[in-house]
Amino acid sequence: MTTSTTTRLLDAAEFRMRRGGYNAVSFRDLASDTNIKSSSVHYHYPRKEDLAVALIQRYREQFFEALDKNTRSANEAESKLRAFRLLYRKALIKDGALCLCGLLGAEAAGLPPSVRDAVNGFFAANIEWVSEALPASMPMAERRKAARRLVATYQGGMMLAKSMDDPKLFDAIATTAIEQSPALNR
Amino acid sequence: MTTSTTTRLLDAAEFRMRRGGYNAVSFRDLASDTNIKSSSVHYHYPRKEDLAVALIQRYREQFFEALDKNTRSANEAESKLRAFRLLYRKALIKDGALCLCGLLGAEAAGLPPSVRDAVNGFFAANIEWVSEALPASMPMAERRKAARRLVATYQGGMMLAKSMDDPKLFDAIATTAIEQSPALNR
DNA sequence: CGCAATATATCAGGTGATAGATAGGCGATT
DNA sequence: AATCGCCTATCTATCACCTGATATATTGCG
Repeated sequence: MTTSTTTRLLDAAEFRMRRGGYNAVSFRDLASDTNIKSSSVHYHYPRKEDLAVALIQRYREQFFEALDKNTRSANEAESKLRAFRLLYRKALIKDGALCLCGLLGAEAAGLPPSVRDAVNGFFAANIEWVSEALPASMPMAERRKAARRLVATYQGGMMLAKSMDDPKLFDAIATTAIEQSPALNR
Repeated sequence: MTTSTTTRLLDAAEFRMRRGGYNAVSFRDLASDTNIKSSSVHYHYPRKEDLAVALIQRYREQFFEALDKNTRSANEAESKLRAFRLLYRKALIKDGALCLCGLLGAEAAGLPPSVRDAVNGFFAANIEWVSEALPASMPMAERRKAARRLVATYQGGMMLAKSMDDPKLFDAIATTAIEQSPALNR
């Protein structure tokens, strides 16, 4: 089976952007990655921000598809949160790169508004998901607060682990974080 | 009093780099910021990575000078950690930008090794400082773990708050984080 | 003088983006 | 069945501009 050009373009863009950020991706790089010419890349994504927005959209969809799949049979908050942590872990360890939105979020001030919005949509959905996963016995305000803190810790943990080139650092940080989520210490 | 050219260069570079990252700073931008020519910038910092390393060094020194100053009369772990949190907060709120090393750490994979090393030195010093600030009654291994998690949470919290354009988000995340530092719940 | 700091001028290469040509497939018309 | 027009996807060629970096000249001060 052959992979569509847009898929190969997004694959190449994701690989590069999750390592170097928005400016580390050029139309010429993507063209040579996919064996077409840079003008053909513009045919599929006229402007660079179009490409970035499409990439973030796909990233978000794939993230939540995997998350839903891995929590289909999960009832307890603890197993849902574990699936969430393992998905972040996989992004770091298996892909060997940061979360796309973690990197773009750091660069947010210099990004086109449409890209920034897409990144923030990912974060909002993350926080929303974790809030829902926390036990209903916990007040909603408290759940949102814990959710925000969890996402912040995981994003910061990925950044630290990748920057310091020590994947175990993420586990040390993230595993502790989940144990200390107030809802789970009943 | 006049400010030295290198100081003005580092000021301009810090402003730009803390918003857009490494690639968002160009010699020509810095030249026009400081009313000199780009070749004169090269006189002070021959290569871009020289400039970045010097900038990170200064950032680190100023950070720990301020930290020492603000904890000179602090004995309790709680007040030391509060000073640490408030310094991160100031970097975000007053400067209106991310931590220089938080941004560069995210871009680490695409940076020159010397710059990456300088960034990691900042993180290592951060973790070390927090480890020392935590109560001696706590085992060192546990202190290091809590310190890593705290730094990760603050870095991630800054990124989330700045990206989502909601400074209060950092307070919500960071205040909760410090309250949950295991050592302080005695 | 001699040195530190600036300037002029230029280089090779990369950047996002656009205009216009070409090829091939596919359905509709003849 | 053959042809035509259209559409998708690619190509070639080029634009103006920005990038880090260098060689060389000039300035001004102690």
